[in-house]
Amino acid sequence: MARVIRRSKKLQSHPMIVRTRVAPSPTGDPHVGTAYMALFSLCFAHQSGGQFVLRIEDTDAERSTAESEQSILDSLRWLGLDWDEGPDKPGPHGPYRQSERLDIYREHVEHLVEQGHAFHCFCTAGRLAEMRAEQMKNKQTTRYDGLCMSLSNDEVAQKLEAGEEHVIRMKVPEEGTCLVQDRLRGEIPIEYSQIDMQVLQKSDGNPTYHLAVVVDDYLMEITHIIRGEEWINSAPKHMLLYDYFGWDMPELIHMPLLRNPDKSKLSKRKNPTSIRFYERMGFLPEAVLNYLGMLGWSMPDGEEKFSLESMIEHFNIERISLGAPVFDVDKLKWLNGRWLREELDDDRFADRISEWAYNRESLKRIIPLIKERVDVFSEVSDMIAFFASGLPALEEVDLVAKNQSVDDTKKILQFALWDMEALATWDRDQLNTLFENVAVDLDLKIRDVLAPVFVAISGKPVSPPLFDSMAVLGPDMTRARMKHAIDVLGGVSKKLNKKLEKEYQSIRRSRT
RNA sequence: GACCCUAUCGUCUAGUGGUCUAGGACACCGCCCUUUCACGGCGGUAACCCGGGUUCGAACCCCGGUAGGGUCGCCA
Repeated sequence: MARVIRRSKKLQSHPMIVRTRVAPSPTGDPHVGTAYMALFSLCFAHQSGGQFVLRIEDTDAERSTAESEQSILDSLRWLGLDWDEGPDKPGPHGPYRQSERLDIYREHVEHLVEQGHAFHCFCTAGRLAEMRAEQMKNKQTTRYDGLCMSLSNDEVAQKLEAGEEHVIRMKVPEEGTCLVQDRLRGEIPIEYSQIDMQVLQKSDGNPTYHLAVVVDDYLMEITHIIRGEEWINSAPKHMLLYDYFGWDMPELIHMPLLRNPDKSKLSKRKNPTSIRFYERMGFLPEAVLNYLGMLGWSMPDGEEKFSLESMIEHFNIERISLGAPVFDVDKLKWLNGRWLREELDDDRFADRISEWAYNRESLKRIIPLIKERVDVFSEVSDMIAFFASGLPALEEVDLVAKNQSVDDTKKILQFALWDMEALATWDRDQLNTLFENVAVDLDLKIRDVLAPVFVAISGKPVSPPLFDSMAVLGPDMTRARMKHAIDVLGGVSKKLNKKLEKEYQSIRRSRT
């Protein structure tokens, strides 16, 4: 073990080539925030001839999926953010998927335990919850109290022998101040008393993010960590680990966080966050990337329209502004319009719109749904328009049936939407089952459940077969339209959301 | 609540002590172009969070307040 660490340390002493990374967790839709970090990481590395690495952080075995990983890869590539090394692009520092590096983490954790920098902890979740509640009550920082640190070696050996469930935690100094160096913010002092004895290895033997990120960034020779502001508070943990291992700390660059129009951290409840949604809406990848580039950063000459290539050329990290920007879809639309008008002649426009949706392949998915409803071709356009549209123009009266209230309708749509978010396979049969379940859950006839959904999806009370249509539209656009319909009905307030969520959870529990 | 970050038009931003009666862009409003709409052109409304310092001089530096955000998980 010690040998592994020493050898790696030598590698670092070579002349410095800038290496940055983006490290998404494959637990959901590809997020624009991931693309944002990837963009800045790529620009910074490539400007100086360095390398940009993609690493998959799938240490959460519960939530990580192969589909999500693929979707993230596809979306970043769609945007034109390609990487020099990654799970599908072997390099000298692979593998680039953390689930394939578990032995490495185990060795490193073991090393920390041997050196006395980490310890086994046998505390139960219940005890920890109690402890936190108590600390909360006393207005203290919630933090592990160090109980298991006092266990003797024999006691630990005995418990391990007995197969007791345990985690491994890092030790943190009792007092003192950690000075976090941030390239954009300067020195940030954080008291060690504020820092928790972070779990490094979970009871399933997998490392936590904090351990894996440090080990991997080091072994992959990452020189600059560009990440969101949300990580500032955990920087001391990482610095401590670098210190325990005897490694040099990479430079930290914390970017501002993208925000919803209400200024909270960008979230799918309030704003479309999936890159695929923007793709499905017909935004050009160049424009989306350009837009992300103008959030928190500007060209030296003030030009707002610029390509990735040009951004790399003119990139200057000092030009990043620290106020967290609001993701403004209106401005993105305007920018996309400029790209469309200024960069695409008629030929290229035709090419791009065919690539997007107007092609034989998409048409062939739709034809089976409309053929028997059509007598002459001239009827086709109206019938299929909604497949290529964005969000339909809706009114409350269109959505709410006579025998139902606005809140009932909201509930139907919201429950279905939550089910959709949890849906593993997106096809007509699964969707069919989904709505049957919603009808049972809410004690309604399926036709009553479906009525507002027809309108939400197609903009009209009638449409080609609903579930097939949803299958063609895909999860991103379907969910966006459901969400849009809910918003047209006045949206779900925080309070209502809480109430509905409670009801939904209890129904879900009884369902399984 | 504790800790951390941030603070220029509604929004994205320029501005790094004097050239700022604060510039550009989106959105909004008006006018022009136009059979309509859009595009385009022209014009308009609109901001340095507050209070103290430092300085001959502060949007820019320092301190305090306020506000917003983030973090406090065997998620990342």
